Amino acid sequence: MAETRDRLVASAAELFQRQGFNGTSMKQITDGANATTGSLYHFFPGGKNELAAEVIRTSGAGYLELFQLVTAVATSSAQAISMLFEGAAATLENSDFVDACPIFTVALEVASADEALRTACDSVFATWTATATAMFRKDGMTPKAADALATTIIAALGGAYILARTARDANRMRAIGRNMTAHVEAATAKGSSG
Amino acid sequence: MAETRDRLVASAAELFQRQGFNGTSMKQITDGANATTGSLYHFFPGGKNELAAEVIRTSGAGYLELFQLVTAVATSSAQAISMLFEGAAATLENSDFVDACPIFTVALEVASADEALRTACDSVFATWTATATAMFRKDGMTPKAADALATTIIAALGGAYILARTARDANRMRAIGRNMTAHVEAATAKGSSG
DNA sequence: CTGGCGTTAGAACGATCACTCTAGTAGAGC
DNA sequence: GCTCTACTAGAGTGATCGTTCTAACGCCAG
Repeated sequence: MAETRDRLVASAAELFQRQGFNGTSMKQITDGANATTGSLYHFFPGGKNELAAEVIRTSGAGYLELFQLVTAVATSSAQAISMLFEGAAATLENSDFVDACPIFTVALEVASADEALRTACDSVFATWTATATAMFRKDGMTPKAADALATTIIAALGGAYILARTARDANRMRAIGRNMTAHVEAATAKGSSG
Repeated sequence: MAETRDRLVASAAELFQRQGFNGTSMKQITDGANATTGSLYHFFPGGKNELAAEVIRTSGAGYLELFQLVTAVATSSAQAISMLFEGAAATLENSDFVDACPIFTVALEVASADEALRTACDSVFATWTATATAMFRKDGMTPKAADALATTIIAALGGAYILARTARDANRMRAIGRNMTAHVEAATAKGSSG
């Protein structure tokens, strides 16, 4: 059994991605982690917000690692994007559409409510964007174009989570993935040839 | 001064887009509408969920109308998409990044929590998709391709709200808009020529 | 065994939550 | 005038919120 602190973060991450930040109570988090209120506030004296910040950092790093793994395996940028969306679609299906990315979910809720959480989400998005940008740079794209394309891909992924989950239809995520893959193909072909 | 019922819906819509569904209390809604609890439950006996469903329907119809206006003015599908994102970017800037689309915000929160609200959001997305699909069909795209492209545009818009609001940077929305405009240009050119 | 420390346990706190309920107002139809 | 209906008013409900607090536990050092 993992350490109490880790179980708390994992429990919160799971609940946040299903119910969001405001929709999740501290009792649910401690229950899910088999922990007590005392333990939670021992590890996170800053309370719910501090715990959420840790969830964002940890989950963000996890997804970054996953994306880096995909780019290492893929033979082209377009294929990496294709795998990214297919993986997200499969996850959504396998969890009966309850497990989305906790960061996209929390980001919209806290953007205007808590400045520390807002910047935490922003930092995570920045690491994702940077990694995708580096990938597109290898295809010969300009820094600006690569960054814009990376931002677009991440936005499409976030929006795809919203639509696919709302429709309870992973094929919507796949359709978006195919469009973005085609867009990346076109953009990288232009970048490397021009 | 608008009717009490309308003021309640407007107040709830504004608060939802800033703080989300779970982050907004009934007291905030009635205060913002200059109404009382009695009035709220007179018009919405189903409480917060019934009010939220009405907000989703009303806001969804409003955005649909706005989009139809844009397509009527635009000289091409690509230009319509460009205007769509620019309009969203301007709104974000003018409200100091607090006013996002209430439906995207609420959709993620309630997708796994309340079935009626989930389908309400889904219906709204369906009307948006249908309108955009019709536009792309006029460019000669196949029904399937047009639908996939429409879904992709809406997803990108939703994700762009998340990223731009989190970064407090409307240019992120604009960068995504340019990418999607280029993608639509490529897709419609292919569709009308092939 | 004894102290000290990191951790756990969970009762208790005031605040606030969504919601209910009774009383009252205002205006239309008679 | 009277009555009926639509709406307003807001105190009050129990439940639950995030958080605080005191007490105790387990374990290692001396």
